[in-house]
Amino acid sequence: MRFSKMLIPTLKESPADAEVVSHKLMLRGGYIRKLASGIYSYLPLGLAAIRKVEKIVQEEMNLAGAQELLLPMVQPSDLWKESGRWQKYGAELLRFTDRHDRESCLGPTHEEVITDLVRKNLHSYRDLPINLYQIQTKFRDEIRPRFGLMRGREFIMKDGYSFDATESGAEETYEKMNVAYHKIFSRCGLKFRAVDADSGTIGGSFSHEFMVLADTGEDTIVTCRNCSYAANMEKAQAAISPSDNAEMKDLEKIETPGKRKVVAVCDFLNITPDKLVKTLIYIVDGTPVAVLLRGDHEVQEVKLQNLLNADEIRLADDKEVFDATGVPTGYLGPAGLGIKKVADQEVGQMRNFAIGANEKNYHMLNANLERDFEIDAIGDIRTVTEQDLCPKCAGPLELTKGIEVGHIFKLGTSYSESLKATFLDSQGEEKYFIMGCYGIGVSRIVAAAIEQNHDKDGMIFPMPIAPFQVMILNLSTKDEDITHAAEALYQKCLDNGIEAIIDDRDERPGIKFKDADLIGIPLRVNVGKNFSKDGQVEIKIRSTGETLSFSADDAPEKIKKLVEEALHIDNL
RNA sequence: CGGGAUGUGGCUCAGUCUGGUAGAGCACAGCGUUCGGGACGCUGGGGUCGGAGGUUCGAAUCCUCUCAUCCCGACCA
Repeated sequence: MRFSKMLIPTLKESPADAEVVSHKLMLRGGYIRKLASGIYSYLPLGLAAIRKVEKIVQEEMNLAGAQELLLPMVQPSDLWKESGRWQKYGAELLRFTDRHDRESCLGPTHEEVITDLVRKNLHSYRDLPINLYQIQTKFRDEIRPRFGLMRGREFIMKDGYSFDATESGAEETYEKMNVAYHKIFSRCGLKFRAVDADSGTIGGSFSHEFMVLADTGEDTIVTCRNCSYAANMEKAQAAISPSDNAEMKDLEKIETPGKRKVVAVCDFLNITPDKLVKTLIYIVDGTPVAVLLRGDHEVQEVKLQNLLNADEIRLADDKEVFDATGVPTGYLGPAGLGIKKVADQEVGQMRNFAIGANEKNYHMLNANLERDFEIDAIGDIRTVTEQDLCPKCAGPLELTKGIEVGHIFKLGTSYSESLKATFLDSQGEEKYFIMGCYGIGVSRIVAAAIEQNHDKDGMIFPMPIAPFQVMILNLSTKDEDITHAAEALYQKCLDNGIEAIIDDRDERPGIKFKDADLIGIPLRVNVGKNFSKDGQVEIKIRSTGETLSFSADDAPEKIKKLVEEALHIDNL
């Protein structure tokens, strides 16, 4: 392609509404333009990068036995009502009615449509397993879109769905996708971790998120510095503390005037927060539940929700607490509290701890589980911190920020049951399809790659997903020899199957250098005054800044070699 | 949805407090000089200040409503 003919509107300054680096650089480099909040146009360069990612995704998915199709974006409400998600999904689902007053929505995901397709067309175990995917624009009416392509309302996603006849088959399919995903993100040149993710009420470890490591990520992931343990914050566990075997002392009521917060109470009682159990009240599907935690721990609401098998939980406000317990917040304790109680497993390890006395201005010392109060459920319901130890090897844990670019999930039969999607097994028995779903944020990958690869001058694309592999700069369009050499080199590259763009604009060299750095094409070739002097051109490697000189004749071969090397390195 | 902020040529921003009919840099067009890290000079085109209403002799500036965008939080396949 010719720069002079291509729509590449670069900017010297970042538009004021861009916050993160990928957003700024994609706007400045002429990759994208915003149309409305969370809705972007992909310009030629942006689309070229997206197409590269799509191609890698398609190759690996096909290799893993999946087949591509394309499902409708506009979907009738009937299907969503049948699955129950017309109610459940909430405002993120953009709904509208057509001219015949039929309710419809824009597809945020396609479990309903694919399940409908399969239930209508596949009826036998002989047809299984089958794995279908599409690459398509999705629309989710996010409450708060932000950071450009990182969280748009409209975005490009690869979503795949598998249907198996048996549990073991479904697990095999899941593992195939796991392998394919590792290859896809590696091939995209991304540094990433696959982490255990919350799999909701289904349970088991059949959900993994693929997180690109970057400070601007919106998710937190927990990794072990020693072993391979890695998990999403909502799922991450910590090694459990050894149980305290101290002898139980006598329960003692003590006045703690005005001391409500954990820190204040502990200071007053001269104990550390890990010797206190705090009592929080949650409203769980409409009923108050007491949640017990060690003083220095915090609730992980997703874990709590899973433990209680609840649809909706939220922290109660002061009034709801008083209505439920008759005690003002700050003095709540489990002993004698007449509502359902759940405790974090760490509470079970403690002895002789402090609790609220359920009376204003009083706490209790030397409380003990079972002797002084009973609980209805116990489990891991707290948030892991960097002070905790790895649940697998007891090594030190690290919290890092990540961008979720992929998520694989073993769905089981939840959708096939709600949509009554069945097949006949070899015994002639009617069975529900066992499903899995597998998503990749294609447009988000491009943003994540830039978050991970940039410098003060601009983007630094990994070779496999760069819009072009090499950019040739004609540094003097007025000089016939230089122009001739640059054009010849460009043509030679194209002939050799190298994806090349030539900057043939009638601009000064400085502008071309700046734009080239900004746009981030991995290889750049300068054809300018050194060519006039001694027939040399320079190949500059964007990532390292290294510059190599070659005669114009040798350059194409060298470029080809560099491109292939870069593709291979990134293939590991 | 709660909190905060911003809307002035294509972009970045000044002017708003202390009303007097709009400015800079970049970008754009023409000419000339330049030409290896976003050149310089001259000339020129382009905005009625997010929108509506109001106060006033007079509103970018004051008031009311409204729309949009961004940030923090809550929420989130």
